Amino acid sequence: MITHAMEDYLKTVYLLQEGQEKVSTSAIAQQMEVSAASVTGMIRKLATMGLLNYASYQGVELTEGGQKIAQEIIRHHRLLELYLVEIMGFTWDKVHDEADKLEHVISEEFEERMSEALGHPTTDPHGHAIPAKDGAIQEVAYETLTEVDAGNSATVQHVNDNDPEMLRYLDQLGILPGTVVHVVAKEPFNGPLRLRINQTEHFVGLEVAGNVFVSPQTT
Amino acid sequence: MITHAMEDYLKTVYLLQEGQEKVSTSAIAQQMEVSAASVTGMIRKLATMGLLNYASYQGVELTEGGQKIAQEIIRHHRLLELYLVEIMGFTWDKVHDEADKLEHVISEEFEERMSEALGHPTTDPHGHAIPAKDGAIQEVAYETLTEVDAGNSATVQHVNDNDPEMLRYLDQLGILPGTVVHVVAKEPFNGPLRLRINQTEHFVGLEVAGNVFVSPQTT
DNA sequence: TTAAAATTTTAGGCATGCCTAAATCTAATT
DNA sequence: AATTAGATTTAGGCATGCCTAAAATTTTAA
Repeated sequence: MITHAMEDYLKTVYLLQEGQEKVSTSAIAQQMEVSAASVTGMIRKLATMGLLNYASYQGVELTEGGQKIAQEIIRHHRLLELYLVEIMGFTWDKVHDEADKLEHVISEEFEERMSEALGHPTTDPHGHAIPAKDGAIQEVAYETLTEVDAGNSATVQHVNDNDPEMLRYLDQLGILPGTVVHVVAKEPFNGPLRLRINQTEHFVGLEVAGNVFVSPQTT
Repeated sequence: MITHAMEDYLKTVYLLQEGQEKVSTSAIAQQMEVSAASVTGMIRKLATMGLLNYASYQGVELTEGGQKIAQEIIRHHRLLELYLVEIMGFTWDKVHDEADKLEHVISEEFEERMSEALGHPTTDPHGHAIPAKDGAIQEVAYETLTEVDAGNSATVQHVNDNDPEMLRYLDQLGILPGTVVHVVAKEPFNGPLRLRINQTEHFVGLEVAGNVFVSPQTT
């Protein structure tokens, strides 16, 4: 029996796994805001269930079975986010928390009807890929805005979705998936970035810029 | 802190309370499919929280606070059922289980947006009244089809919503809220009812008829 | 290379919400 | 009024999922 908590762990490991192959106990603990001890306990249970591979002190890696469940939950989450925005009229800063609760509870039929209503979409409102019903995500590891050199432009691919206040701020600035951002300059000593977005200049701090993922300008 | 389990108990007590004033431990246990001992335990907790009044062996009665929570959950449930049918295209036999899970999880905003999308409706697909955002339900205690005398007609008001198979059967027969049913005859020895529905005659057993709630013909 | 720092695991505890079995109370019958 | 059947509560237990504190292991750095 897969519980909601287990689903949350699998999802978290899956998302942390992007790029790296092994995920540490503390990384999971930090992401989920639980103690490391709790993570160890749950990891051991998931390992005996065959959903992830685990050797003491060595970190964790999902098995195929674990990945499948994680993908399913992530598909739920991202379809929900898009459905809430597109069909129900939520603003994009509110949908993450709502989807976090609903993702564990909806049926396959609910999932399917959302997907249909949305025309079987492939990206959520924050620019994240929606896994296909069976397939994996081919989430590309984009660079963040902080890594773009002054004088260059970049296209926003996705933004971190779990801080509503930051999302409202980004919305104000016009930083949405697809937006082209020109980095005019970078102030020294970890100072703000000077950006031109839709003909307007803004100064944006590094914390925000580090949560905006971009690719070299595509348009 | 109100847990999902507590919400389920409050909802159950509220619905059982219609008509009677005191609800017994065993009635709750039967309805929720848990042991009577479990009900006692939860009842005591809810009593200390001030959500219901309770004296040992004497049954249970919701306080105003308890009623308010129950109404909120029932409002969620019935709005969800209608939303699933009207907006998402579910069939009416599938929505009860889905709503049972979602009702504990959706936000106030989700509730409000559903209500808006549906034009602030007052009845769910099975004919049950949807409580207003603050107000109570004025659920009338209708009689069942088994109580209608042969030769009389009645209008279906609502049907029991928690048995999907029965709902599919009722759908086949054309027994929906609003349908006019004529009781042609009642076979003896607890035999089936002979009904005329939309010019067609059907023989329907007492178990089904006992779950169809009607009022004297209104059209 | 060895000691200190950081990470991870183990041990013991707690709340929730369910269970069964046994004890207790209420109500009905005689 | 006593017996008895039925309903209810108490007692003890179990799984889940979290916690803190202490012990063990790994990593880092002197």
